[in-house]
Amino acid sequence: MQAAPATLEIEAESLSALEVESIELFIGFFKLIGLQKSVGEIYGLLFVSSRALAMDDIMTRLGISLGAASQGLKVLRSVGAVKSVYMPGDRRDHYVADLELSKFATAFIQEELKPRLDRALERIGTMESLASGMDSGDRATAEERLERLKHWLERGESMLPWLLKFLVK
Amino acid sequence: MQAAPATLEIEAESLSALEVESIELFIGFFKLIGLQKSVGEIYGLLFVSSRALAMDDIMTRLGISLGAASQGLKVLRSVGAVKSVYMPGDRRDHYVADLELSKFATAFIQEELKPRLDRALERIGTMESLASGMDSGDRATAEERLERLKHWLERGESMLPWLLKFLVK
DNA sequence: TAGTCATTTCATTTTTTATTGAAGAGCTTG
DNA sequence: CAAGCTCTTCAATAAAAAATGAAATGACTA
Repeated sequence: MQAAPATLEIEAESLSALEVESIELFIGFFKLIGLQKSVGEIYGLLFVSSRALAMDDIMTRLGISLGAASQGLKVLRSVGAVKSVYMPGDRRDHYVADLELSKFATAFIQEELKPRLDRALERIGTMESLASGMDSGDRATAEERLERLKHWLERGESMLPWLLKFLVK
Repeated sequence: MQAAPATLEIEAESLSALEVESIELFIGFFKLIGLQKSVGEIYGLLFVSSRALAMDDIMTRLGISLGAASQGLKVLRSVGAVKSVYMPGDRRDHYVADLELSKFATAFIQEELKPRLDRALERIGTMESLASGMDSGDRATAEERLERLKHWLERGESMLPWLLKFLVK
């Protein structure tokens, strides 16, 4: 008994092998930096498209909902990964992939990594005062470890500008 | 009408303010590299503990289940973030935090980032052959973009050894 | 300005991921 | 070698995250 083709497969038939590879590649990368599947799908599709696509093209080709397409494009616009281009005689927005790939890494570093390092360093300040009220054995342990953690975080933080420069160049 | 204290709060009372800060700090970092909350909790607790803790200490203090504690410790052992120490007269394993913080970053780079870059570069090979069978307009677009992506990924890959050295030193 | 079309928003549903705890395997000890 | 601990595993459950689509919004046009 052969199962009827799943919806997913039907949809996928309208995608070329190249598009499927591209979509899978970007889903993987985007997940890594904390972005969801549908965002990766959209970018993957646009990346190998030589034409600008409207939102309903994207919905149809990928088989995703209106809401997912709208929100995915919102995220991609917000990190500068897509831009909309004007198409004469068509009311709809049309999107193309921005090929400046370093933008993703940059956005991740500045919006995820940097704030988290800053927050952690703040927290260490708090922890240092908490530790100073403990009795000597525990205090010594805590202070030594906090010092170590702080040192390591500062080192990480100091690397970020270099990393950004390397990626953008 | 005052609500009765939630279980979480009861548990949390057995944690010092320092422990809470440490736990929150590490939950945040571990999430960033794709590890789950309970893993961060356990490491955070051990990080500020001057004594080695047994698994049931960990369960009790954090208010997590047997399974979560066992699995969390398994992950932490696998990345070398904790080690067990021998406690005379006690059958149970006792754990201490490994303070070599660079291990986390190293594990992330080698187990998440590097394989994903390798996989992506492989995929680009596939995509290049797929593109070569297209007609000229689309082919030119695809080839140019693939070249660009490849270049960027190779650049990223070339940075990893340097990054590792910087973090470990 | 009424009607149509494109897009956004968000309450609901679905899917995915993490947690729980009972069952059981492996040690240790009396 | 039986009874008791400690720890692991995994099927079931709970929690979190993402996707859906109907309704609201805004924008153009006839």
